[in-house]
Amino acid sequence: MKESGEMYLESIYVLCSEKSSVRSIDVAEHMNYSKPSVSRAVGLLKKDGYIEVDKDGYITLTDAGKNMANKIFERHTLLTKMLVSLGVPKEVASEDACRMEHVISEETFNAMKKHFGN
Amino acid sequence: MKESGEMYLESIYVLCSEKSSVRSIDVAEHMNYSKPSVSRAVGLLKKDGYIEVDKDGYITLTDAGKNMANKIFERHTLLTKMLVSLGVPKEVASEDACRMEHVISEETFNAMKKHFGN
DNA sequence: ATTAATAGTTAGCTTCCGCTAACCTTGAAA
DNA sequence: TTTCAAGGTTAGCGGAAGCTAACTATTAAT
Repeated sequence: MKESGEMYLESIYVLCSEKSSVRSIDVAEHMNYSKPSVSRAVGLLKKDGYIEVDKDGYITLTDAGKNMANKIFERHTLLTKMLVSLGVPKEVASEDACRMEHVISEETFNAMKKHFGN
Repeated sequence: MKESGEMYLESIYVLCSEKSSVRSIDVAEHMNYSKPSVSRAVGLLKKDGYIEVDKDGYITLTDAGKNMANKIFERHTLLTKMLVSLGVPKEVASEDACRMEHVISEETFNAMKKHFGN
């Protein structure tokens, strides 16, 4: 799973928790990407078994997709929390977390959880 | 300055502090990259005014290069320190720091410095 | 003087991941 | 019924950054 794939997956995850149905167009608007970019990415996520797309274009996460998205989102949440608790403004913290979430190891994640997690 | 450029610059910086002279070949060995990859990267860093390369291929950092490299190295050091102080093994901490150092904002860096810096 | 190793460059391939332009379907509105 | 908007796909461009193969140039050894 590449960083860009993780971003798409996370977006789908967030959109799924916000609205009852999610299509490529929603992802495109959410990420501010073009339809073709999303079309390709969605095709890859589907090919790799992270999402399913029905005949009307509605996207759902598979179990693998949920696991992965959850993992990324957890990282995002924890990183944001950590940065905020260090005094970084929420907005900036979230942006930084968004970039950091893809590059930290399991070990670092666990260590952060121990100190800043619930 | 792209992430890959930062990596090359940081390597040059580290090598400069370790040995009296630095050439492309040293960078290639240090980063485990091919000579052509380094050749191109060095050309770009030179074009952008971060390094100078003399007729024998010896590389030196310009003031701009030193500033930039220093900034990145400071981030690396601080991030490693922070992670280690959270209980991450030094080796892993350094690897993670190496990826995080390119994506954190000034604000996050300063906040971390306040809590984990000297 | 010839040979061989070292360092660097050139050409060109590959993958990733954005983009635009243009096209196909489908369903609702005029 | 024709028309048009919405959603999605296809084709193909462009830049970044890695690679190999093969060349050049310089230096050192036989």
